[in-house]
Amino acid sequence: MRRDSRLSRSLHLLIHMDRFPDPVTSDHLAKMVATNPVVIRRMMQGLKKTGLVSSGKGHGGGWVLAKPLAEITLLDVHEALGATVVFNIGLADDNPQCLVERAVREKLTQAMSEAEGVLLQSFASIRLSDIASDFETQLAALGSDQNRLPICIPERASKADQVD
Amino acid sequence: MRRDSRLSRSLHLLIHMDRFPDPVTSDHLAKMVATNPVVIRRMMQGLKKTGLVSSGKGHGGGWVLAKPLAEITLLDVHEALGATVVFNIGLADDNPQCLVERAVREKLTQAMSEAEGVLLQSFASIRLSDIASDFETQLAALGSDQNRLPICIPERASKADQVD
DNA sequence: AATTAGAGTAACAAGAAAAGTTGCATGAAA
DNA sequence: TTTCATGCAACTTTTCTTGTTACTCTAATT
Ligand code: FES
Ligand code: FES
Repeated sequence: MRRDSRLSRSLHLLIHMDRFPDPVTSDHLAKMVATNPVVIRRMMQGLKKTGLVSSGKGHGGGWVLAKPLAEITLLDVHEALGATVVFNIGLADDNPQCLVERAVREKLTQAMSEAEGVLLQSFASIRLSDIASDFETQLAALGSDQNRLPICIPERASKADQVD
Repeated sequence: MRRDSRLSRSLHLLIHMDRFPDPVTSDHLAKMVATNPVVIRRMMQGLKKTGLVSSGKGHGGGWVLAKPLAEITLLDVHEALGATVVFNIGLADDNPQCLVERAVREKLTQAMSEAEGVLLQSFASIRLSDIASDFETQLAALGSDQNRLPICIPERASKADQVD
């Protein structure tokens, strides 16, 4: 089965975006995660509708966070992506009138929605800033080896004043 | 993504099998859930290895439960099926060296394994006999309309004495 | 005004995983 | 020895995500 990796991918990008002073183009984001710019735009549509990011067209355009990382939870992103089904376990519909099948579906649905509740509650309790600070911690721990890491650096930042 | 419906399907069939006095052939099981006998055999292989069912070849062969329903939990079946991944949410591996991606993966993994734990614990607490009795309850509630339902009846049972 | 850089979008191609299908080998009962 | 069944391997179909192409629309730069 091919798992939907948009959540993980968009979290990664949103956190990077926070460190960019200027709007980041779909092209740039696409290169960061080795994919196609259209995939990025598609993924971002939901986030835009929910007001997590905003986009600018034309020259100098691109994507920017519409909120600080501390005000975005994993749940926000999950839902903005159009949260499909969380589980890889499906309920067969082989014989809809069969009471046995129905009883099975009921029990499974119950167990799965309980677990889904736990997951979503976790998601709600984690802010993107939490992940960002995990990242900062790891980064700091590396000390002087930092520059050996492929941390994606703002493209257009070089034109601007290097702020601190 | 196409969700794995083997759990739901095998639960359904196992519970039915319990009501059959004789071994049930893959062909029969396949018809019950509108699929191909090979799909049934494939699904049953895992259950057989774990000792939940056993199979007989040749004339008069087929599948029988190797344990009473009360001694089989959803978790047993889930694991016997070769329990792939429970979630439909994937961890992107777009830039394995990126510490941001790594931090994202870590948090997601953590949240997901917590929820998976809850699910598996539910599974462990539900025995197939629990589902079977739900079914019996529903059936009884229908009263005299029972015979209008498409409850799959043992094929070869007609040859045997009608037990009670 | 012309050029360039960007998002927005639809339509299509590729990839992957589950499910379904076919064909044949093997074993057991009748 | 014939018939009925599982066991298995190889292939096809289906369905969903991802990737790609081609084009339109918009805004800044020149
Ligand atoms: S994508 Fe995370 S460092 Fe470049
Ligand atoms: S398959 Fe459940 S009643 Fe026939």
